[in-house]
Amino acid sequence: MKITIYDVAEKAGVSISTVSKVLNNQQVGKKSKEKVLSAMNELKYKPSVLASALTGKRTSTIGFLLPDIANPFIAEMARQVEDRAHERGYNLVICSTDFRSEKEEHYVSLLRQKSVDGFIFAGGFKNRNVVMELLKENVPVILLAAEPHPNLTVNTVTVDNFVGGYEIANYLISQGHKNIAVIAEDATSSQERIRGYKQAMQDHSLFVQDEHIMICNSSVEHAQKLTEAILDTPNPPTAIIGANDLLAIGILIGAREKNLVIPQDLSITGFDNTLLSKCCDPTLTTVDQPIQSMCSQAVNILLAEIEGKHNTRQKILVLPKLIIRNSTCEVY
Amino acid sequence: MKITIYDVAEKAGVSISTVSKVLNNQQVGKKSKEKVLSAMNELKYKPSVLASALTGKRTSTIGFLLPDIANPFIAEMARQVEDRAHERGYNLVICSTDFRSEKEEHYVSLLRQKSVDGFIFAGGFKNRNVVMELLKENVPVILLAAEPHPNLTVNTVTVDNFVGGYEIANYLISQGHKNIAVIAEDATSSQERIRGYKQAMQDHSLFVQDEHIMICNSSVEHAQKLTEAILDTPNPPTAIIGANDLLAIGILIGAREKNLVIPQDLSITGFDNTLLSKCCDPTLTTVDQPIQSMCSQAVNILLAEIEGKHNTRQKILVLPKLIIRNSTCEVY
DNA sequence: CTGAAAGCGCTAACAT
DNA sequence: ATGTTAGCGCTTTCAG
Repeated sequence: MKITIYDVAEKAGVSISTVSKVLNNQQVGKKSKEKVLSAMNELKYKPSVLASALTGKRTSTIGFLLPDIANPFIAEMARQVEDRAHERGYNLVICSTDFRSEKEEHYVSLLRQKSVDGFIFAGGFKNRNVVMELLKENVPVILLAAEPHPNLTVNTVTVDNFVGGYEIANYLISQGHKNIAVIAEDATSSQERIRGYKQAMQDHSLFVQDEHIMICNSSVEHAQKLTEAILDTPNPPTAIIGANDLLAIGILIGAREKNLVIPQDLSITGFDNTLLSKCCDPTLTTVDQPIQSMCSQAVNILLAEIEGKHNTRQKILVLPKLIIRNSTCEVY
Repeated sequence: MKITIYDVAEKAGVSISTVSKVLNNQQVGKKSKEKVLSAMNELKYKPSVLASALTGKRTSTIGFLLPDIANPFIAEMARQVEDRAHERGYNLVICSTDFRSEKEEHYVSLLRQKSVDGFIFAGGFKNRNVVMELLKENVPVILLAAEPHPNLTVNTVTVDNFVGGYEIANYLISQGHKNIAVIAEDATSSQERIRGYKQAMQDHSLFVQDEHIMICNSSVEHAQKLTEAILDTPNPPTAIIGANDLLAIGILIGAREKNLVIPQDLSITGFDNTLLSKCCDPTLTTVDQPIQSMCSQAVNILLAEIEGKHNTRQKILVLPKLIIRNSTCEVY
């Protein structure tokens, strides 16, 4: 029932290899080409990607590994990447890994069996070994908004998280805050953000209390819990930095639970400039990542490698932008 | 390079068909099986899904069409569906269609060339023809949180949008509102929600003004614009129903722009009970869709059809739940 | 410029 | 229980 290249060939009165040639637009006589084309139309022929991939062609699908597609920042990236990839004829198969090593490994293995053409790791990952393995076997890979582990020579597009962390802390300090806490995920990009924060504190001779750097899973609830806990401390911070907008929302809710008025009683900042940061009240001071440009560059680099043009690996670091909104103010 | 079934066969000292048999665990002698298994391990053999699919097996990947993966409600569903599918060994390739007929058609055609095993249309779609076509050719399909067009006999799992619309309007009416507007997308599920709203109005002998039912694209900005416009009207509503949380956020922002205090000056409701509705301030009165149960049922039904068990089509209608929060109050 | 034929990695009769 | 062989639908030498 499925109609194949043979049907087209027969109808057009040529051989299958001629059909194949027009499919891949190689040299074919004008007449033959026309006959083939119209046969294809009449039969509504659609070539099988499976068969063509089996002979060494691409599948035109790429594996998109991310911590959690339900995370708004990730989802926004997914949309951008999807659109850019689709413009070039590629589809995305998404896999949420929850930062779990086994999941990453499992998904990569599965997708390789399905012969995806390459991988994008977006928003962070845990298992550097799977990446190294991929690299070793020359499978195209790129990290997007995910900090490359230092000794991993892999294509990367990321915002400068260190600068982002620095700027947001610096801003808070300029507003008179001296006692600033951080709530962050256990992810490499958060680590960079924290490093930036520490640097800023140090540059202003401020003391960083270790208990004020809290590691949190990715849930709003956990951030809220941690916030309530630290607010009950004898010497609570006057500002809390959330390592992403989602966590900042958790902080917001926690603070509200403690009857604090934001930002008067507590300044709160996020990171990523997601929809969330614009919708909550007060709107969040946060750090913008230029998602569009990052995603389009990532897709370009990956596809260039897949399509065999060019091949020099690169790390692209884009600059973040501080977005000041209403969740922060001068300390009283 | 790539190691195949031949390599395994050779190493194990058996024929490829024996290897194939253990792969698909069919009857194989205990000894042979062991030899094959250990050969596979040593060689780190991974069967090619392409090749196996080419001979008529499944690809174990399913097409997931949705309006926009960046939409929080959709993204939450995507996560659930992904997890349920993955438990059964399936992957998802996502395609954002923006409710565009051509995109739906194009993606479906592309994915069929890639031999996906079935399709999920989540959160709405436009082009009923592509669905009908799929149905006609016996491709497994299911609609998830997408209203089936009346004469489309397709598997469906959806919340009862009519009831949802009715309940939220009814609640508003019980709070004394008589002048209630609606901002909705041009999607079938919104139409059902609107129908519910109209029914509630009618049941209370309230007049529905046509200008108070506004069609909006899916953006926060557009909802905001429409809100500001209607608020400038001579006889503005005392409550506005957003057909989903995203639109409700737009309404919220628009109202705030007009210096209204929510909910005292204007009650606002959403739909979907997304993260957004819990994070904004005031928190949104909305309607909960039992996403988890919907998604797991949808996956079950689709995979049952794919795997050829059973085959009776069904429409599952789950009940929505009104969630009363702080964006609504009695009319003054 | 066009066609015949081998082969991609695997499955499924059919033999043995 | 195991092996042989003919495809699945397409690409790609290699002849003609």
